[in-house]
Amino acid sequence: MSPLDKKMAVATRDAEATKIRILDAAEEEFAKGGLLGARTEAIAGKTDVTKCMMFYYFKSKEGLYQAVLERAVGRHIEALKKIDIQNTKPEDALRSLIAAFLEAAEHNQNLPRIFFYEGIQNKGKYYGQLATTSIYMQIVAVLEKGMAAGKFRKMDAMHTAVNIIGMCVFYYCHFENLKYLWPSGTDLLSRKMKDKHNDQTIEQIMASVMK
Amino acid sequence: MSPLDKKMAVATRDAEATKIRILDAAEEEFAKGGLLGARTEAIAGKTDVTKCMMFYYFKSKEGLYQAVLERAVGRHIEALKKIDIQNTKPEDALRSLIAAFLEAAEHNQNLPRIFFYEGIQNKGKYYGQLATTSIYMQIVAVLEKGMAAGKFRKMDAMHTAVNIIGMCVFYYCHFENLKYLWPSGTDLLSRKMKDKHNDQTIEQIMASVMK
DNA sequence: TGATAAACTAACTAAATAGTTGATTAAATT
DNA sequence: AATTTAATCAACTATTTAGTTAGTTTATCA
Repeated sequence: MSPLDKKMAVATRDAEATKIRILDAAEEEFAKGGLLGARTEAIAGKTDVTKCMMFYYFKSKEGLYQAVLERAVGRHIEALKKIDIQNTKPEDALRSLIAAFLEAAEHNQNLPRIFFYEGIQNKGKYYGQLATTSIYMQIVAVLEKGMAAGKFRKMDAMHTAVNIIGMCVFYYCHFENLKYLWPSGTDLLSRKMKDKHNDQTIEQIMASVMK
Repeated sequence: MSPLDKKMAVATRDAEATKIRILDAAEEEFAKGGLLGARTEAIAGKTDVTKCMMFYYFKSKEGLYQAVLERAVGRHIEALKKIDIQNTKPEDALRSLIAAFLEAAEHNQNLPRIFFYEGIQNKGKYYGQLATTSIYMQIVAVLEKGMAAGKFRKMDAMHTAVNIIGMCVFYYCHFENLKYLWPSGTDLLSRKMKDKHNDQTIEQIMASVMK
């Protein structure tokens, strides 16, 4: 990239745009290695600004990490708010919730990975509470509604909800290892494979709770 | 620790015992941060020998990592060999397999965590193939047997097997985040909680595949 | 148009990190 | 008992890493 191109790429001095670029790059790197494994230079290298800007806007690696988590959790909570589970039959509500999670997991594999790291490396101290409760409580509510209505089998709603999320995210978190299960060259993130997996997963989850 | 205590702890110069101590410490650290995040000094600090011994026996951090994976995969494959799925009804065979996985996951949370890291950080290049195929193929075989016998519902055995393992390991991988779902102070790894979770998980998995 | 504040950078520093060197000590072998 | 071999360590080095400093460039507004 020539100096001229670089200048053109930046175009204007836009603090908000720069922050977003840094956050995007950081999210990817934190998803790869967590707070511990991520390298500040790798993050900076993905942006078109220098490393100093990271510290200018976010003070420290940890500050940047917190900002990444805050944004990711906020987005997820927003997405969940859009799903109406009040005026729907429990089976349909559960289907909508699962579909939303599968879509979120397939669109942004960073989030489940970052939270995996967050649990292991930081014992969930940053956003564990907010993220976890907001993710699971809706599912628990639907499961309990379904049991009360006699549609779902008797079960512990919390443990079951945990397993449901586990099913939703496992494939998307682990596809690099799981690829060995399919013929060499199969792309586990191709439209076809993702559709198949999402399909199978919805059916399996529904079967796992229905009476 | 006084010099005398240290001497007593080491007792004799035992290369094999030292290697095992290093591998144990390394397994824990790699489970915490993967190849990228683990610190060689942290590993050495957990043993009662100096850091140099690590390099003496395993050449490099990467060599140590490979040795850890090799041992972990070997152990797991050994454990799986003991389960007889040939002369058993598919439902019972599946129950045994799941129970074995839950037991393995609860006994050694390191393994699923290390493989999570292995997938993300190294794209499964070290032991992805061996570990993955040996873990999943038995389950796939049982699922297909069950479908052929008309006991299990029609499904894609591979995707379903992936989801089953996801359910088995998710709780044990993520308990640090999941703890926020239960009243403060609840120990997710207490005997009581683990029993409950294992129970619920077996029932859910069985419900998810039965016709 | 010139002053000012914000956006941005190059070049640096202190600490941490993977890995090495060369000597020492204990066990095994002659 | 003397010699050899393997196990162990203390002290080091080169490199990488998070973070800083002191300054330059660009937009904005009086």
